[in-house]
Amino acid sequence: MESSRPKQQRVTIKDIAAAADVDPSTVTRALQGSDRVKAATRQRISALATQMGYVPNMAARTLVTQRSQLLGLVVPDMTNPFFADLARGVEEESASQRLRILIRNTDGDEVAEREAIRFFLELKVDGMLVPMARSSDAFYKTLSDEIPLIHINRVDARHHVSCDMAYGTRAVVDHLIELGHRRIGFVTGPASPAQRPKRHGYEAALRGAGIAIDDDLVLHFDGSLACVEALADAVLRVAPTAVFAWNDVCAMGLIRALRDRGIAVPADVSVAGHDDIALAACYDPPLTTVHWPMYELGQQAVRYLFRVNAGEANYDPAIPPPTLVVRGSTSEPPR
Amino acid sequence: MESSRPKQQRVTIKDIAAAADVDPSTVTRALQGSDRVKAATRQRISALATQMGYVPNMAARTLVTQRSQLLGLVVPDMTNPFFADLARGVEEESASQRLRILIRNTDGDEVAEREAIRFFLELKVDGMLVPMARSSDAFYKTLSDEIPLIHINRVDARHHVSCDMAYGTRAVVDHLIELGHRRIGFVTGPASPAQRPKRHGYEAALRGAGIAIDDDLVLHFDGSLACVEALADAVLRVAPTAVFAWNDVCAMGLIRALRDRGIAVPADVSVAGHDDIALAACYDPPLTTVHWPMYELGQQAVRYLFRVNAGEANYDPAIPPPTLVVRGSTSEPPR
DNA sequence: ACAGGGAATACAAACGTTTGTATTACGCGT
DNA sequence: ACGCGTAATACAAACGTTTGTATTCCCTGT
Repeated sequence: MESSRPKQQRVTIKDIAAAADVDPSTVTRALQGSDRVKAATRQRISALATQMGYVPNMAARTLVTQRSQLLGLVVPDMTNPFFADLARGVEEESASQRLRILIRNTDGDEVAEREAIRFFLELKVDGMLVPMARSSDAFYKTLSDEIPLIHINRVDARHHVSCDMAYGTRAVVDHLIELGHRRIGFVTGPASPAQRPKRHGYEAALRGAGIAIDDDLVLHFDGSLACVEALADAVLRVAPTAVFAWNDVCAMGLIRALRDRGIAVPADVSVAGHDDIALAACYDPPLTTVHWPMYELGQQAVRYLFRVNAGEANYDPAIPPPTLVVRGSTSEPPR
Repeated sequence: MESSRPKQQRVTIKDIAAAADVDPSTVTRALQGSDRVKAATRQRISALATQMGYVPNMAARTLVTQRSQLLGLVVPDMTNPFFADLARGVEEESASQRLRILIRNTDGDEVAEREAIRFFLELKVDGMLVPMARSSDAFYKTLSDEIPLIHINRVDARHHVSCDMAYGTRAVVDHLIELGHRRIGFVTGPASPAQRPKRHGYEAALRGAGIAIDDDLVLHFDGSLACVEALADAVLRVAPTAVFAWNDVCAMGLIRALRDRGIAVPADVSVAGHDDIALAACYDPPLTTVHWPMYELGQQAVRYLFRVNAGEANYDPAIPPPTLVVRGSTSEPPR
């Protein structure tokens, strides 16, 4: 009668040492390829290790080396492909340094963000990457005394890697203005310090074209698709000829909700998105949006982290600016 | 001149012990609320702990307790909201057990899947959840001797939680048949043991309606959106009146690619998806798809894991079947 | 034959917790 | 005053690695 409970005891370095009739320290050195152990012994030991199914115990290693070989990445929204690109950049860049990354989702919640960070702290990660952080400056200020922490797109932080958000936003709004729009709605996302530059870009574009800023045209999106109904109603009420949505998902939802209300996009209202997720090109109409260099941001953030860990005080990575992608969801305003 | 390098040394239990003038063991017990330490001392110590900013060292704890309080979740595709639902179910169910979950992405790659599992093994997770596993039975057989491992939707595995995939697939194809379709295409995804039941459901539905199975109608999707162009060409060539796509993202891409080729959905060809992601309802046309009880699957998988850990041999969780969601992307065939 | 010098390996301490056992201190009954 | 019981705390070992230092062994040159 076999128990369904797996056995607890795993093979340790000591077991290998016993089997090879050497000291545990020799086993470690052999396994890490140190030339302090004879080539023959090294081979014998690694053969034994794989044969016995040895799996190193990270807990023990972390405890003694004081390094976990782990990198923590705090992601606001896992489902957003936007962050998947970031993660890929991070992953590929850190793979070369034999680092493994840990991803934690916050769903845009500040409490979850802090919990994620505490979790990483307990796990003794070697560094953390926090894109679009929600929490206060003060919180992060004390934190970065304790652990290398790189912000992504949070320009006021001590260490950060950012691309020029305002630039991307401005490019979209300029594009809309160029098409002839004057009443341009702006949909903000969940409150976060990261959204400020976005709004600045919007306002700068309007100012640049001599258009007065009308607070009624600033709408809100809470991050959930259910919210698009209210958003569509708001658009009906305020009647802009174009809307710059918080992100692509928001834009798609909004377009659908508008269509349900008999408003065609872009014929009646132009809608632009943000992020350029893969599906944006597949939508009907294909979304005009802003493409962000997320992969590069992830990559550079990891490089920055290494610089900080190496004791370099400053590192100013070159990040390409976001680019405007014009597709079918924007056109000249109806007259 | 301040160094930008954070200090390494963190406050440990010993520091607190020194500050409180007690033994380290008393500190641990105080912190875990043991009544072996006087209430007054307990308070004094926890006050000191928060004041000194104590963060427990998981590595040390894991080492001695032999439990990491970690749960590993291996996800084939992070960007698929389908798995986000799963993760949420897992997360909420395990939160009650003071367990934290670790999510690792494989991008549907078998090598990445094994690497993810090895990573979890090194981290000494208390259990693993593997939805739609790619790797061989043999691999998992040996693995489940070493660690509690629950499969999700892999019915041949030792421990698994699954919902009836064939049922969902069959429901869609039955729906198409009912609409009058006879030439129904089927798009398979990346090779995986998990896709077998899906195909069975497709074939069962055809057989049930007395329609011959035509292998030409079975198309392939490799998981990337770039692939939809080839897919659309294949559809043009084979000329089915309806297509059951691998998942919603695939369906959306296919619909767009068909539209580019002058084929209207559903007027010329009906397209059904799979997964019912949030955007499916926002697409134009809104997608007919299959909704899976992913949240429940996640929940039940965690419960199952606890049963296994408690030594129970068998647990047969009740999972609601997938449900057909009829929207606008399917209609009667053109005549 | 013997010192000297590497090469190869063994020894031992340490990392920060947890936990079983031992010790101390104190109040109580007699 | 003395032992006893118990509440509170201290002691010490252990978890699996890593790493600086010590030891052994063998080879070489004289």
